[in-house]
Amino acid sequence: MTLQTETELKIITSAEKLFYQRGKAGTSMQDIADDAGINRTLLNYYFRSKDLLFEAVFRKALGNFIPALAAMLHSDMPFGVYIPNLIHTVIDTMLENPQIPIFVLQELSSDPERMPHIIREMGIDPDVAFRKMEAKGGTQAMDENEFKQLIINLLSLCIFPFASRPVITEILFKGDKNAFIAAMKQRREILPEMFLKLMNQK
Amino acid sequence: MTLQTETELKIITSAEKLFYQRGKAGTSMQDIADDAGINRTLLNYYFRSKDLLFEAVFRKALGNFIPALAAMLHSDMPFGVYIPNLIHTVIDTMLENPQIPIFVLQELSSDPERMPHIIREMGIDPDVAFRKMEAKGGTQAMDENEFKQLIINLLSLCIFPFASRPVITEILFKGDKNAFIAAMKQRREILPEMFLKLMNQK
DNA sequence: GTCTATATTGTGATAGAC
DNA sequence: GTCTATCACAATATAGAC
Repeated sequence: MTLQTETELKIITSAEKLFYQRGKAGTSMQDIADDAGINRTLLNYYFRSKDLLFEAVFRKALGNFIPALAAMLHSDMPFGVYIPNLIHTVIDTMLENPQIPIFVLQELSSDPERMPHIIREMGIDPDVAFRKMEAKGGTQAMDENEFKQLIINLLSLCIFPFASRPVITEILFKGDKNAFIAAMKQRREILPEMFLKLMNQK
Repeated sequence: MTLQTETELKIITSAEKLFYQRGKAGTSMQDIADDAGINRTLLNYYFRSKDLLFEAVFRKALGNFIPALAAMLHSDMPFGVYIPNLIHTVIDTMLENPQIPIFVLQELSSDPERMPHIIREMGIDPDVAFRKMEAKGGTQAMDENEFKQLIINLLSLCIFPFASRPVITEILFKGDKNAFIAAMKQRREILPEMFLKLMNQK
């Protein structure tokens, strides 16, 4: 990233806030300018087009959890260590920006062709990941299907609560947002052990 | 629902397809008319406004999984029976319409104020749910927090794989959509037992 | 770098002919 | 019920003054 002027920063901040909440199509350049308290044409001056501004926000959002995912898949650390670490990392990230999962998933759903490019750019290699897993033989021998279901379980348990935050907060916590956050912090501590048990029981 | 003419049905079908994929803001009335192969003004004739058309689609989508959720929370059946049943129901619903979770969650994120109304209309009562749970004492005694984390786990494990379908398909299955579906069908059979073990291990 | 003015296209919605 | 014509307005984007 290059150095950013103050105005540029204000734009990105407002753009993130609004794109995260309402998506690309649901946010106008005027909305962003108003939120940032600047003239609308400045957005074009700094980012040339809405597409490019969105791209900047989208990539920054991806950067928040694709690296963690890649790290998990390619890691050399033993299970018992890196899975708890990963869970903590992911949940901490989500606590800071709970809106990212829905945002990213919705935008990918609108434009599914992007996914292959993204994977390639982010440098994730599922084959490498599986070989690491085999090499370590974390628990008992584990076949490819089991491994994949396990990854799916891990991501689901960490990310979905945040993606479904509005529903969970309302149904389970009667709309109390702080109760939701408290539950997620508790979850951060409970999940690692729970997940390891899940792996070992087979 | 009242009787629907053929045109009305074509509209709803196209509207669902496009709203599910691109969201409300990302879909224009023209898009829907084109997809349905009819004149744009007919949408206004049948549904009066975009808001009302969207509302029809949104409520139908909600109707697909809120009842299952309510059934789980209020059920009198013993755990060992209704949890596997619920998992099968939810996953079967998701297999038919994998786009619904992101769609609903994104639209709720754009307009968070809707959630309380929806809960009320759908007649879900978390207190009743918890009392049922206590009464059955499914396994060991379980406090309120544990119960809530359990519900979160259940929903996460069933729904998130579909919400993150584009990512999962690409990373774990190299873009092979059939492999993804096969994995979800396998998941349908594996999850109940896995989940019950998870509950009992405490 | 920041503003005003303007060009161009798209959007939701309705009136009125058939 | 379906079409054409038309409305008012919002959107992105750029040219050009300061």
